[in-house]
Amino acid sequence: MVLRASLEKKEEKEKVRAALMRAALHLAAAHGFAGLGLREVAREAGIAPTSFYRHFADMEELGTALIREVAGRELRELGDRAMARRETAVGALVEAMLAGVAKDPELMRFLVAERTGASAQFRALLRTELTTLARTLHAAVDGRSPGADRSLSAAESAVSLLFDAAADALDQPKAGRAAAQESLIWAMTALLMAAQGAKP
Amino acid sequence: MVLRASLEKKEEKEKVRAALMRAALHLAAAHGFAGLGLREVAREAGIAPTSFYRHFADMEELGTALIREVAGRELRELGDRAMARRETAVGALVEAMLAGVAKDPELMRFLVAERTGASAQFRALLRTELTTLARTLHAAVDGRSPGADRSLSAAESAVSLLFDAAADALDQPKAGRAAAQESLIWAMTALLMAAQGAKP
DNA sequence: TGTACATCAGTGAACGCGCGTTCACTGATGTAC
DNA sequence: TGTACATCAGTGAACGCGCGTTCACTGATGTAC
Repeated sequence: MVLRASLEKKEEKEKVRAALMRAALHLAAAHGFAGLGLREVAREAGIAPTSFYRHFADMEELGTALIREVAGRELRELGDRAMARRETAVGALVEAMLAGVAKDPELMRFLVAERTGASAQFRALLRTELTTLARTLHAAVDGRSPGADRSLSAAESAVSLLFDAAADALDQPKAGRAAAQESLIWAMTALLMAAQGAKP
Repeated sequence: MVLRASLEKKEEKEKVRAALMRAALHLAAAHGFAGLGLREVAREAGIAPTSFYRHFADMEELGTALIREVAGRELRELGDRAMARRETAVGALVEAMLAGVAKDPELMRFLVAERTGASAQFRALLRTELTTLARTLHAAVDGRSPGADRSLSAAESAVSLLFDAAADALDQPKAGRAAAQESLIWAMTALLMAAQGAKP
């Protein structure tokens, strides 16, 4: 019996799988993920429609993989950036977010769209990821009182503002983003500071 | 030459048109607006597929009408509620919003989805509407200094939080919404107050 | 080392289906005079 | 008032098209011994 496929073979398959996910992100930026067809994605990835099934059972499974793998990694990186500069965590997070928008707009479009999109499953998966990010921000900004309810809900609101700002940035020419960035940092900081001031 | 159709005939047509828009909202709540088909919507509205063209050139035109007419009316009402209780404008706005979620979840789902959805045109139309709402909130909360930049951008952030909260509410059982409502009012108020405090 | 067998990603043909759109028509209603 | 004509929402038939999915097959690669 064959117990393990060769490493090389596995890597080849992984490349095609990644190409499918990237193709889906690319096309979703134009028509939205819900409007994508399996054949359309396979075509963009350069494989036959029937080969799609070697990687995913259907488009929903591909979307789930996109959130768990691609989006999950990106969001964890965002949290790491904030934690790495605890004294300026908000600024670091905002910078990392806007850098992400510039570097991979297709992924960011997918994220902000599916966060409030048509698929309840995608919404639930993304909510989990964003809650994690909010907790990280909360810890970075205020590690000393981990149980403060208001402070955590303020961090969640701050993350909401972060994603709405990303959505705005995606629709704006790069030139106009500087003022928005300053406003965003101000608003997120104001929320987090007010929550600390409101502590018992 | 016929200059005006009779009032009765016009009203009949208006009813079918409204039925088409309502059918689209109903179906979009499940599959998303981008996933809707013209035949599907016509079927739900109880007319033949070809009759659709008597009212809209295509689905995009129907979506535009939904935003301009149905959503526009709802958002203007939200602003009116806030203006009517200027001393508690934020609370009034939040209450009106959550009442809207309970009364017409299909419309609210459409709003929060298309605000960051796949159609650039829908996003642009909704951004205009939300900017208007932010200006109304700004005027209600702080009519005395109409030129304060920070105060206006704080109002815009507050409106962002309002819509994100609506999106959350749509995915929550009604029972769990009370705590979220309190947090939302706190966060919006904190933003608006901080902006006033930060004024030169 | 050689040989027989197992695995599995990729494929092309084929299917039935629902889609968007066109077209010419119907019939109710309104207008002209 | 009666009659001839115009308007227009609604319709069913028909079209070509791309879709998701199944199936049996290929061929490269790995494994057993």
